Amino acid sequence: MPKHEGVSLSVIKRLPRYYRFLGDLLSRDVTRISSRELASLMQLTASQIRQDLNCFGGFGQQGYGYNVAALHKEIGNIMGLNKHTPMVLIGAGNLGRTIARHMDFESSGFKLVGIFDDSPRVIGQKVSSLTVQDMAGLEAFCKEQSPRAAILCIPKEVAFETAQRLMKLGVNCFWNFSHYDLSLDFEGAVVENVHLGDSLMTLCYQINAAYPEDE
Amino acid sequence: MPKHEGVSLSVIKRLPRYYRFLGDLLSRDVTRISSRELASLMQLTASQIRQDLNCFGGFGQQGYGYNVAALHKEIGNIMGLNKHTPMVLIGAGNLGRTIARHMDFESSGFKLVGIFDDSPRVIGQKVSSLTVQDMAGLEAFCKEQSPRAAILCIPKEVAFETAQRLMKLGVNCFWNFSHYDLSLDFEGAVVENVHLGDSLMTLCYQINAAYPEDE
DNA sequence: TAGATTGTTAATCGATTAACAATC
DNA sequence: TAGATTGTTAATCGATTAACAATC
Repeated sequence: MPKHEGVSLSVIKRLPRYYRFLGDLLSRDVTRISSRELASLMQLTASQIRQDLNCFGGFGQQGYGYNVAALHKEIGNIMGLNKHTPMVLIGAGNLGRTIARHMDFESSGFKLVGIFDDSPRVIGQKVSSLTVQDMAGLEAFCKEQSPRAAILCIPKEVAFETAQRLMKLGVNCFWNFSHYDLSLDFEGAVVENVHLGDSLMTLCYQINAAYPEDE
Repeated sequence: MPKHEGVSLSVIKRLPRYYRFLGDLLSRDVTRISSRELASLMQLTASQIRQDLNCFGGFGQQGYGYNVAALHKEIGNIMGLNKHTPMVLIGAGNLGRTIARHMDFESSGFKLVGIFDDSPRVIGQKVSSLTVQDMAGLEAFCKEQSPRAAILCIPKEVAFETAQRLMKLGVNCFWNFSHYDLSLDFEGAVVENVHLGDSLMTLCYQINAAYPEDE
């Protein structure tokens, strides 16, 4: 693999979107595409696409463009989607169970290997081929299975301590749905925050900005 | 309200986070805070905070800083969280039902007034005080209740046509969870996309970037 | 070869940071 | 008044866009 060091966050955040669009083209049997065509499809500039891709390597061919299948695969490799990083879900409430059922972990570089909660109401329930386990058994489980990543679907009040407990067990990559900015406290952790509440408020702002009249 | 026109998207995206941090401070009975203190808390620069806030007005006081309660309320007003824009949920599968139950619409500027699906398996089910209705009744419902916004928890294949159908009914603000970039096709619509799959892939990338050794 | 389109360098634009005068 | 901290202007930095030589 070529060097990916120091690629800017804005480029990284665009990778999944490139991957999605290329996947779509692929399923519609498009074999080649130029940066100009892809740009018009994705509402970007051709320059930006070429700049972005060249952070990782020269995947195109002058006078031809890009091979859709090859580029799709390359971007998948760059993101590491072919891996299966073992991942646990902490918190099997409504949101946790839905995430477990809804996401395609296998094609996103992960494998969901365990689900934990501390409420007797959900412990023992089956969620997408896994059984919800008692949080008390987390240490033993991690010793055996060595998960590297965790999904946090827990209240913000316990997010910090839970993350700390997981870090001690060698789990330092977090997909954080709790209403809490995990990244701030954890030097050395890899954190992706999903703040659904923030997203809804952003929508609210934009509606008001677009239609200020109706007070 | 003062002028918000032309505020950059990066500033807007930070507003909910400011609101969250100020809410936290408020709940811990902090009455005043300087841009420097808030900056260290949020891991921003004091300059950025003052710049951001001054897009909307001068909420601080020289030599004193900002009143936490007042600023919290101001930002809430700027985002329009005190409104109750009527909103419908389209798609009452796992994800849709969870979103309906999980989000605090009332304190985010919305009111969930209807839930729709086309599958007999979920029509008639109760979800958080609402009953899932048949998509066939969408037109009649919109005529009566005039929702302005919709949550789309539907497969990407039907996202476009569903959004189009809603636009015809006067619903042109979308909180889109479908695996599809709605914004691209709809001039005049207000769209906030939530791409959970993209987020998971971004985490995958960052894990690989941080720990490239373990192939 | 001629045409097309990339990879890459240079120019522009916008967002972040620094500085400081205004003022509470 | 003196000290602190804002609001705001100027400087810097980074990301996007434009341009073009390289090359398939």
